[in-house]
Parts: sequence; structure tokens; C-alpha cells
Amino acid sequence: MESKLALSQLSALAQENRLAVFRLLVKAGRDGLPAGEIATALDVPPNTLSAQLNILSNAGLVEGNRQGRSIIYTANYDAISGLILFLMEDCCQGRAEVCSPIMAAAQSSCC
Amino acid sequence: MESKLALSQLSALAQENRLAVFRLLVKAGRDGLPAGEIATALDVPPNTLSAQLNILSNAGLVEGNRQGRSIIYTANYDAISGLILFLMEDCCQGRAEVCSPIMAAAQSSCC
DNA sequence: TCCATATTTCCACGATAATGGAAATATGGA
DNA sequence: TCCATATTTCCATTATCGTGGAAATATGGA
Repeated sequence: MESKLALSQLSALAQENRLAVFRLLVKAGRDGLPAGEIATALDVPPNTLSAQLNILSNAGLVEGNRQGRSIIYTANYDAISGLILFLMEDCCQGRAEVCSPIMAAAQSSCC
Repeated sequence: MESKLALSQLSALAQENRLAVFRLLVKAGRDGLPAGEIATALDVPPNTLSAQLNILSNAGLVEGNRQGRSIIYTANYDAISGLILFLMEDCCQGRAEVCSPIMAAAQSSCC
């Protein structure tokens, strides 16, 4: 069941705070951000944030590595592209009407 | 806040039954399926399914149209490609490592 | 009009998730 | 060793979600 993973990723992202955390980490890039800075940026108490990071981490969407006293979190790009592929497979199935707008947007605005 | 919509779509799909409903409707294509057939296919009581269809429908992911005594549900391809684009925008941001595998897979296996 | 079919709405119960206070753990420096 | 900082774990409380029985609504046909 590889859809179990996708399910946990969808539900990890299906919450305002956690989506915001993930977006922030994507923006932050390879260097990532320490938990405390994320908490400050999003104005969430540290223990609450910790629980949310844990959910994102169990879903494989972020990764935390201790560095001195801080734990630096980074977004996992493989995980998000895997999730996107999962959704596309569900939907493309011979149907260009789903894929084409995605390809078009991807080519013009991102890659 | 266009992320409000994405959030509701993520949370609509973040549940086993509803993800299964959506996948089934994508497979069913433009003709869609009557609620009763979905309930039978997934072995869910009709009222439970109705609640789930309602959530998917409020998120804009499916649409129901009465046809005689049945209500025919269809997947909304625009909605799912919108959601995929939302996730890509979050993540691509100048980062080819997310986009490229998606483009590659899309070109080879789907569109 | 009356009945069967298809689906939904209403409602209540149990399960799961979100939140944050307080205490615990880990690290680095004096 | 002692202290400050960074983060987590534990725990309890509240909120939200999933589920399905029972009744209601809509449609089409006899």
C-alpha cells in the first residue's frame, strides 16, 4: 500500500499551520530552519510546533537534524514530488485535460 | 486566500474512503457514476457515502447532477489539476529538483 | 394516488486530532 | 559542575471528524 504514505502526507498538509511550516521550509531551501525560528515566524508555541513537525516528519515531508542546541528542519523535495506524482497518476490516466495545464504551467512558471 | 481552497481539497482527499471515491470517479471518466454504484463498489452504507461525497463536493473535487432517480457524480479535473499546481508552486520556486521528476514522469507515463 | 427506488438529512455516539501548560532532555559555555 | 538555551515529551482538555440508524425528500412508474 503506497497510498498509505500518500494519505499520511495529504493529511499532514491538510492543516493550516503545517502547510505553512512546509511552505516556509521550502522557501528556506537546503539550509532549512531551526524549530525555534519556525515557531517565531508562525507565532506558535514551541511544544505545539514540535507536535506539528513530528507529524510532517512521520509523513516524510520534512527532516530534522540536530546542529548544536538547535534542530534544523528541511523540506524533503523527493517526498513532495512523490506526492504530486501520486496525484497525477490518479488523475492523468489517459486524460490529457489534467496533465496539460500542469505541464504548461510548469514549463512557463517554474522549471 | 486561495490556500483555503487547497486546504479543503487536501483534507477532503486525506481520508481513505474519500480518496477511493475520488479515484473511482477519475477512472469512471466523464460519464461518472451514480452514488449507489459508488456505495456498492466501495462497500460503504449510502448515508455514510453521502456525507463523504458532500465533503468532496464542497471542496470542488466532484460534482453531482441528478439524472432521474440517481445522482451522477463526476470528478472535477480542473480542481485536481489546480491542487497539483498549488503544490508545485509551493515547491518548485526555482528548484528543478522537484519539478524535473514530475515532468519526466508526466511525459513518459501519462500525457 | 400509491409504491418502490435512490439519495439525502438529522442526530448522536465513539474515535481521532489539535492545543498548550508543565516537566523532562540535550547541548554548549562559564 | 551549574546555568541558559533549544526542543521535546507527557498529559489533559476541547474541538473536529467519521460513522451509521432512522426518518425525510425526490423521482418515476403503475
